[in-house]
Amino acid sequence: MEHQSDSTLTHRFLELGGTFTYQLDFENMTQTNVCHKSRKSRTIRRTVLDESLRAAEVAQKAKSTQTQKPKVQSTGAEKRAAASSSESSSPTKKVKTASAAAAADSFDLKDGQEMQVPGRDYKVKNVGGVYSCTCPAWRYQSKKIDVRTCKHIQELRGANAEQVRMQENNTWLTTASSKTNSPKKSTNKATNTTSTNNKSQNGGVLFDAHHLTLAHKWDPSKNKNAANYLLSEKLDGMRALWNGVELVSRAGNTIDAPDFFLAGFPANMALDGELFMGRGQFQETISITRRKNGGEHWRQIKYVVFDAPTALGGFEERLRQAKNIVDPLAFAEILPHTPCQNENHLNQELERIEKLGGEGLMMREKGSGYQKGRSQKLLKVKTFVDDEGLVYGHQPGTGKHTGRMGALLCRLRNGTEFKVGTGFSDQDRENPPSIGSIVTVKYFELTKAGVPRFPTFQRIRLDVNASEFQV
DNA sequence: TTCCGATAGTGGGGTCGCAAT
DNA sequence: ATTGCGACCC
DNA sequence: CACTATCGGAA
Repeated sequence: MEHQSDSTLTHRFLELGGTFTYQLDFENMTQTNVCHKSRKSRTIRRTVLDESLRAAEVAQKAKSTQTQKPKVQSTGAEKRAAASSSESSSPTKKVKTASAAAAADSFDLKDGQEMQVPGRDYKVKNVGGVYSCTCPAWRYQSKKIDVRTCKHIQELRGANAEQVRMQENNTWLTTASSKTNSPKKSTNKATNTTSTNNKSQNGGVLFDAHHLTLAHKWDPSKNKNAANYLLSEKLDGMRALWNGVELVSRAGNTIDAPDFFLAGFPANMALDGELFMGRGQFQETISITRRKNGGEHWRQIKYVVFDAPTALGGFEERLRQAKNIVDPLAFAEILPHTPCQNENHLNQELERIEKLGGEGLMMREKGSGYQKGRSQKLLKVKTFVDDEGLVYGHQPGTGKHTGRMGALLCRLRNGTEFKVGTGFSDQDRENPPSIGSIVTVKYFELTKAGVPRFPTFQRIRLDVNASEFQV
């Protein structure tokens, strides 16, 4: 980084109502905007300052020369262009820096790219750094897909690169990945996109967020015995894993909780739970927990723990161990569970929770061991509502839905506009409900703005008159 | 033979943070 | 200061 | 978050 110390530059822009000026500070990487009308100013942090702006006040257009980190180059502006052409530079993700480097000496597939194996009827594919092959040798390995390889992938990427990849994808449970430098716990930042952390550099990290338990839906028609489960309230907040070092989201991103909130959190036990403010306060919860610096707002949040992924034993035993650790903590508690007697009891409890404004119930199979991924050992029960929408437009689809309908533009009876983009078969999308027709839509609840949350298409409704709907 | 489970890839509302306007 | 957009939360 | 399409293995 060659620094220049004539570090500010003033630009002037004209807008409809007036003028404002901004100053770029290349040393502190900040931009200060000054509004001439209100004479107020605001300084914001910048991650990238375009050097071409420094030159003069000519450039309204130049901005494509970001040269910050060598590897990553998509700047969001050109990412859109790349997205439409369906390949070219890596769309998002930019995971796996080490394996990318290791593979640099041989040919590699871009994210999403697929390739025919020369001379064989197999195809090798890269999806987000996970390589697969259609050959039997790859397919019949009884391992997770991200730690499988085969001779075709090795021929393509090089045996060495494959070995590195296997090792990386396993490091969270083996001991040291013998990388190089120190992990530097909470300064991980990951300011750009997704979960690149703690695979190749886990300092004290006990558990990876990608291995969290996920729930299926409770389906009464499947004839399962409700009495095999423990019931708990489904909390509408933000899922959070305590990995021994920090709180991370389901996608593995750091959650920026203040120190006072995390005081006493254990270094030797991973915890799984929900950041929760109270019933009906999902949006407020997200607002605080997703902030870079929520500060004192976090005093309204509780970490409600419902599992301990690294503890040994069945569910009740794991929760018992977690209780010993969590009880003394100021901002954490254990989620209560009660044995389910039968299906009647389940429905009764669901109704009770819903009357209180709760989201629904979770059902945990008694005595179940920890299981990563979706599993029938954990079920969710929620009640949805049906309503009608007047179709006033079609939104075109993208990707595999290019050329057909992507979402319906609808209005509720009170005129609230919303979109429905799921629940359609591919066939439905080819010939979608016409404009002016009325459709039945299922959704969970209305948001604070009165808009359906989780809307899904059910069917076309013929016996309702459009005159019921406001413009 | 049918069914189940795991993946990949569409889509929604809402929030923050960033960068350009 | 306002706006639009991408990346994530559900 | 909800959902569809697909495929291999279980039932």
